[in-house]
Amino acid sequence: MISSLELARLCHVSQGTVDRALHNRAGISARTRERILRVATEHGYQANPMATEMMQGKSIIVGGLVHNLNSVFFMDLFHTISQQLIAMGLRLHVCSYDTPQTCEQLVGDFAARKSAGLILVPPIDQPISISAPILKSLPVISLIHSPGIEGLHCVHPDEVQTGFDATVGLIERGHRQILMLDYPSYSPAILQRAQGYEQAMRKHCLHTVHMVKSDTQTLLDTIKSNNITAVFCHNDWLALEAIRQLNSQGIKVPDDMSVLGVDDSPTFTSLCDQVTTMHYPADDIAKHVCAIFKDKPPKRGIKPCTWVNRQSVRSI
Amino acid sequence: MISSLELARLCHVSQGTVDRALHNRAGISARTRERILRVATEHGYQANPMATEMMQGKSIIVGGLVHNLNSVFFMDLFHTISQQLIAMGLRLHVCSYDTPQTCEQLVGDFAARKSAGLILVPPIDQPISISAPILKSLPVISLIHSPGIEGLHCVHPDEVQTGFDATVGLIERGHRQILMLDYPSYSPAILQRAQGYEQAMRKHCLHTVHMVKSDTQTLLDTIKSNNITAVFCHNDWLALEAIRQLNSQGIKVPDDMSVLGVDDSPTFTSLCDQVTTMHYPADDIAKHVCAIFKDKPPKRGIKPCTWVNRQSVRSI
DNA sequence: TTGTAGGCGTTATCAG
DNA sequence: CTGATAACGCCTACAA
Repeated sequence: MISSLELARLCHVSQGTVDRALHNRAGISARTRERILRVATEHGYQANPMATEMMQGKSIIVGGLVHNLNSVFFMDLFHTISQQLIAMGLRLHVCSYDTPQTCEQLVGDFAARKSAGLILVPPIDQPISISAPILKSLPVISLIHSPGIEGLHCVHPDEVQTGFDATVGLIERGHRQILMLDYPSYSPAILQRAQGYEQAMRKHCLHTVHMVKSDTQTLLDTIKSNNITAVFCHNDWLALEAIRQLNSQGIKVPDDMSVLGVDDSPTFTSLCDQVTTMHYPADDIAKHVCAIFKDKPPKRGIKPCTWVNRQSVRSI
Repeated sequence: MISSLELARLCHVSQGTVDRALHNRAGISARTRERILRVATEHGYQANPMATEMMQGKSIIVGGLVHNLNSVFFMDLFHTISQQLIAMGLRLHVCSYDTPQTCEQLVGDFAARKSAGLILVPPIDQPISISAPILKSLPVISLIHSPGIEGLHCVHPDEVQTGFDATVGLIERGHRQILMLDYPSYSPAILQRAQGYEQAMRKHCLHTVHMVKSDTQTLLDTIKSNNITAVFCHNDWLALEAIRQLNSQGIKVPDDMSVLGVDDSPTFTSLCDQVTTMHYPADDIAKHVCAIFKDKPPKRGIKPCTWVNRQSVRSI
């Protein structure tokens, strides 16, 4: 943990010469360079990135902000993004927050550090505000639909289409009584998927049945009184929970009931690879995020979620 | 995103005076202070923490390193730790890694930035090496048992005891044929819980049956051929998976089979609050981690995991 | 009460 | 080829 100045003194040269050696720059004799590099590795020299970043007025750190309870799905997404950012020489540092206030504070913190950018999963139910100077000074990206903030880049698939395509997929497989199951929240992503479901059902002149996560009995009652044959769940976790609830009452999936989720994230599939789902285009999202950091406006929209056949939906 | 020097110029004073105003230090007239503070807020001035940190040779950032697939449980733990670190004026920045090499590189990166410390979830199956100078220059903590690295602080409950207590809990509830279900891995945490299970079973002269996560049929075969009445799972996710597998074959939990997990992390219980489990002492772990950062060696060990009654285990 | 100087570790530029 | 100097933004110490 030696500094470049100390390294220079150890080699009886100036800091400038050390710099030339370390960065393979011209204007230094091979002999001097080798000597310096040898001493550098001997002492395990590593440049302090903070000093470099302060010089250049720009950090290579990208802040990732996520609400603690949202972390399951988004950590996978963050990991995919992180990989691609590393390839660009950037580093993703993820912080979790409790309240919108904490979130805003962390945004300010990263901005003050002259971060390369920010990737947010904003709080649901309660919007945050980001000051105009911050939005101007670094790219700020939201991974979910966040209307009302000028200059915020939103990177996510068309969630209305996700709901629509999912529902159409079930209809094409012969289902007519389809239940939509999601969470009690005003999160845009949730509302929009439900909207897509309703559009698809209406287009096929079918009756919509909508409910939020609930106890086993409520689920059963809703299913029975509507002759439901398929449940479209907001995400895979909810689908798994529904499957568990159904199974606990002797209803087999997919024999007696089809269940469809959304996400297909690696962590979930590593825990359970049985749920038929709409694959969330994480790679494409990462690409778009990187494009924004490269200041190259993406030429096309985000790919839609796509149907993945597993074992929890059957055709009837 | 104005600097303190620019702020000084705007107020027609020196940087020193600005500093006195911002830090409520003595030696400044109330009038000047107010004027400076007004201009500061007008321009949304925020000190660049990097500059401060470089001055002091110490950053307030604590690095959190976790393997991408481990993230589900550890993100909750990181969040708890993060809360307490914030109370100490520190910030936890979590990075995910793929390979041990990436992990080591990130360790070097945080060390070069003069981080306040590092909290690792090291790779399983393959140990990493951390250079002695790094271990000397900042506190490095592992959240799982990581033998063989001198100077590394390991902060986790006694996992042998976890396995032991879990098994004894099942035995006390009348179970005799108990299956241990975990993952195919040499991770110390996994091995130690299995060890505790075996110790408890031997102590009660019971026959041990051990299997790793597998397909439904294999699970069923193992259960039938050993007259199993309870399954002790390495964690709640695995417990949920087992419950799903059992339910899908008409075996009801806990009526026909008891299932016990470990973790009781908020994210899991928010998705499913039915699994009887061994509560992982996240708060106590966070306390010990903070004690290390305060350089106050913790006076006692980590609290053990404790039984939490839910709905997946019954007495027979 | 206020201004000035120096240093943290790096890099870019200019002079030798 | 190499050394000296300034700059990034902040803070402490000392001088006026």
